[in-house]
Amino acid sequence: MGIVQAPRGTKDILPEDVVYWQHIESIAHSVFQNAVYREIRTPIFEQTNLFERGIGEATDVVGKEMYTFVDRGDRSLTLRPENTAGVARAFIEHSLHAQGGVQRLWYKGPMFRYERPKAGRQRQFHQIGVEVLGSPAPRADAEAIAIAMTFLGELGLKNLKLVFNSIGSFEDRKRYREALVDYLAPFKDDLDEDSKDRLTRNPLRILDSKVERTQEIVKDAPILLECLSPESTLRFEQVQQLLTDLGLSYVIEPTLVRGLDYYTHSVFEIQSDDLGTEATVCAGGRYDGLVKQLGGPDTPAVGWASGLERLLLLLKQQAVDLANGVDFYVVSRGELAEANALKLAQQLRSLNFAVDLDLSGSAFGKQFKRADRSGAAACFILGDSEAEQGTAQLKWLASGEQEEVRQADIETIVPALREKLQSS
RNA sequence: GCGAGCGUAGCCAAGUGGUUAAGGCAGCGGGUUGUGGUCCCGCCAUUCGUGGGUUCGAUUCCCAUCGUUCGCCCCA
Repeated sequence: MGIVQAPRGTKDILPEDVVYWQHIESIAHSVFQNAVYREIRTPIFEQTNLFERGIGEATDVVGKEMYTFVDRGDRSLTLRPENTAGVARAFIEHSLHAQGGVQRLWYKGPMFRYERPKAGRQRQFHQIGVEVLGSPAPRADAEAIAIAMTFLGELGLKNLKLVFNSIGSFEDRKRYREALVDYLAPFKDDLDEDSKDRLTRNPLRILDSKVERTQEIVKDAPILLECLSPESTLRFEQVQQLLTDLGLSYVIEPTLVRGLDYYTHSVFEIQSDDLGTEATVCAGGRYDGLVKQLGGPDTPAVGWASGLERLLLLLKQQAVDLANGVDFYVVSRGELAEANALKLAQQLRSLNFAVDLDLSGSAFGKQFKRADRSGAAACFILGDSEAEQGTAQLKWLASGEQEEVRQADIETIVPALREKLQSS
C-alpha cells in the first residue's frame, strides 16, 4: 500500500468497537465498586528489573517477550507485560500496607508482549484485573474468584468454565519439582524437544504438553496435589468449600499451572469453549511471595487479570447487542428551519436526550433515510414555511405515528417522550 | 522462534499469462412518494498489500518483504 500502518500486533479501536469496550469497562466498574475495590493506575513502563525479579527470569514472558529499551539516561526500561508486579511495586513504594487492613485494588490498561499475533492475542493488549493484598485467608481467594465470575456473568457471556488447582507453597512446589524430574529422568530421550528443554527450565509445564508420547509418559507421573503439605491441602479444600458455598461450579485440573513464577497455592482460569486455543479469558491466583521478593513486607496476596480483546471476541461472537444510543434525529428543510433545527437539537440535548442532527442539507428523502439508519426511535421534522416556524413534526419511525409539537412546549412533554422511548 | 494458509474497492467476493478486472452490501447523485425503511436509473479499482525478477506481455508464475489467519510454543 505504501502507507504507514499500525505496528504488527497492535490495533486501532474504532468507534463501532469502542461501544463494546465501554460496555465491558462500565460493568467492571460497577462490579468492582460494589465490592469496594479501588482503582490504581501505575506506569505503562517500569524498570526492567522489576519484571525480572517479580515474574522470574526463567519465564518466557521475561526471557523473550518483553519490550525492553534503554532511555536517554541509560536506564533499562520495559513496557509492562502484565500489571501485578507494577501494583506490588506501588504497594511497597507507597507503604500501602501501613494503611492497615486489606488493600483491594483494580486496574485496567494496555500490556505489551512480543508474541506472534493471532486472533485474541496481540502485542499491545488490554487487561482488567484485581489484586487483593494483605490477606492470607482462603476467603480472599474465593472472593477474588467470585468477583471474576460476577464480572463475566454480568457481561452476559455463556459457556464459561472455571478451572481450579493448587500448586502449593514454594516448598511444596520445590519438593514436587524434584519428584517429577526424578520420575521423568529415565524417559528423557522419549520426551519431545520442548519438554526436554523444560526439564530444567520449568518441569511443571511438561504436564500439559500436547505431544502424545509425552502425555503417555506423564500419565503415571507423581501428582502435584498429592505432594502438598497437609496445611496446603487443607487450604485448597477450604477454598473449594467456599466456592461451593457461593454456588460456583468449578473443575479441578491437577495439571493447571501458571507461567509466572510468583504464584502459590490457588491458581485458576476461566475458559471459553468458543475461542479455540486462546480459550482463557481470565486467569490468576495467589502470590504470597511476590511483595517480599520485591523488597516489601511479607504480604500474602491474590489476584487475577482478564484479557479484554478476548472478551470482546466473545461478546461479538455471542451476539451481545448494544444499543446505539440515539434517541432522536432532527431533519429540516430550508434555511429558516435549519437554524431552528440546531436550536431544537441543543434544547433536547440539554434535556438529556441523545440527539443526532442532520447537517447535510440534502433532500428531505435522503435525510429520512439517514434518520432511519441512525437507529433513532423518532425524528423531529422542521418545515420551511412561515406557518411551520416554532413547531416541529415528531414522527416515530417504527410506527409512522406523527404529531405536531410546539418547540416552546418541549419541556412539558419530556415525561411523555421518555415513556415513549422506553416502550419503543 | 518453528510449520502451513491467505492478502482483489470501506466491507464481502468472482476471476484470467494477453485489448475495457464480474457481482453483492455500504456510500454518493437522481427519479417515484409533501416525509423514510420498497422500487428504478446513474456514479463509485488506469488497478489486484509492497518491492524486485521471469516473460513480447503478470493481478495471475518466481523471490523477497510487510500484514493477517491456523497449529506449535507461550499466554490474558
